[in-house]
Amino acid sequence: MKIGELAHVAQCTVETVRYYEKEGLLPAATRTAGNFRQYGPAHVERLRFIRNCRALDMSHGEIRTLLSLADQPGAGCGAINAVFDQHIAHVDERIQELVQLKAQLSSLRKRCQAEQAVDACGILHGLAAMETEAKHKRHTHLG
Amino acid sequence: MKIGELAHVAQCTVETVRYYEKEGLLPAATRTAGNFRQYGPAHVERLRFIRNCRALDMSHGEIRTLLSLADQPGAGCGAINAVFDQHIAHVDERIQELVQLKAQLSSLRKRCQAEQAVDACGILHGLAAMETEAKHKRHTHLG
DNA sequence: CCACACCCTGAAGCTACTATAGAGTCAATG
DNA sequence: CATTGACTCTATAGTAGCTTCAGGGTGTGG
Ligand SMILES: [Zn+2]
Ligand SMILES: [Zn+2]
Ligand SMILES: [Zn+2]
Ligand SMILES: [Zn+2]
Repeated sequence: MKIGELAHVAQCTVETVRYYEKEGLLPAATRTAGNFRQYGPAHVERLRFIRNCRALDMSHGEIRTLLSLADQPGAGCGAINAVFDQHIAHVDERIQELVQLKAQLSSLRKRCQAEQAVDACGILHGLAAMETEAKHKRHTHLG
Repeated sequence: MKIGELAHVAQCTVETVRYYEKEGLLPAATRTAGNFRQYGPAHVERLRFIRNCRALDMSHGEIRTLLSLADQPGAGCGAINAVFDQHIAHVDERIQELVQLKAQLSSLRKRCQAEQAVDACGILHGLAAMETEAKHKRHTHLG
């Protein structure tokens, strides 16, 4: 199959497929006489795997690790489980951050119940009066 | 004050300050004879405002809008409240997404309770068997 | 033979910074 | 007065995960 069909079955764009090849996530395809990429079932499987991981917001690094672990079928799956657990922790951490953020936002929001002049807007005043704090380093790849 | 001091009081780096100037979030400073940027209290206030907004994960677009609205002190603050509400919605939406994601991840995680051979790892099989779905457009700027 | 759908490469754009390199400024010290 | 060291300047490239574009080539139906 050609790249368009592969992209279609994996629900992504041809540009994404080419990008994954360049990044080394997807092995390079063989080429036809006209220099078109030619894919088989193994590519479909791998690309679908990658897209599924991406749908779970895993990073390319995490996916790369999973793929290379999966390519050693004899080994134990402990490392796989570990990567997975770490990623769950990433999601968890980001949820915590966002919940905190939402609380902060909601409390600010209460400061302006009815529309008024900009000068008097409690939200604006609240934003100006906030304690400016140093950016804390992000431990996860989830923005 | 010079850029280093400004960065210090606003808890960010000098590179970030210069970046904000280039992006038009922070107005250009006057320069000393030696071409150093020279800042006053208005810059401090504005930069702190920007950093506080960023601490709430607002996008530069949102901040730009807030700043330009704040620069019309006579007008009503309805538009400000609206931007704010939209951003709260962004956070909310992302939280929902991540909570769903976590549920999916947890259910996958259950498929491999004890370490075993990679071939048999339920997580790997689960990832391969997932319904590959088209990427849904993100309505928020929160990754 | 031509239109049209598909494919190719390489480079730039997106967000919000961060990190260099290489050079200039300035206050304090010897 | 010369030098050191902390600070500043510009310009450029890198980060993640793509998307978009420009400028071509390939292949099929009429
Ligand atoms: Zn992760
Ligand atoms: Zn208001
Ligand atoms: Zn927002
Ligand atoms: Zn396992």
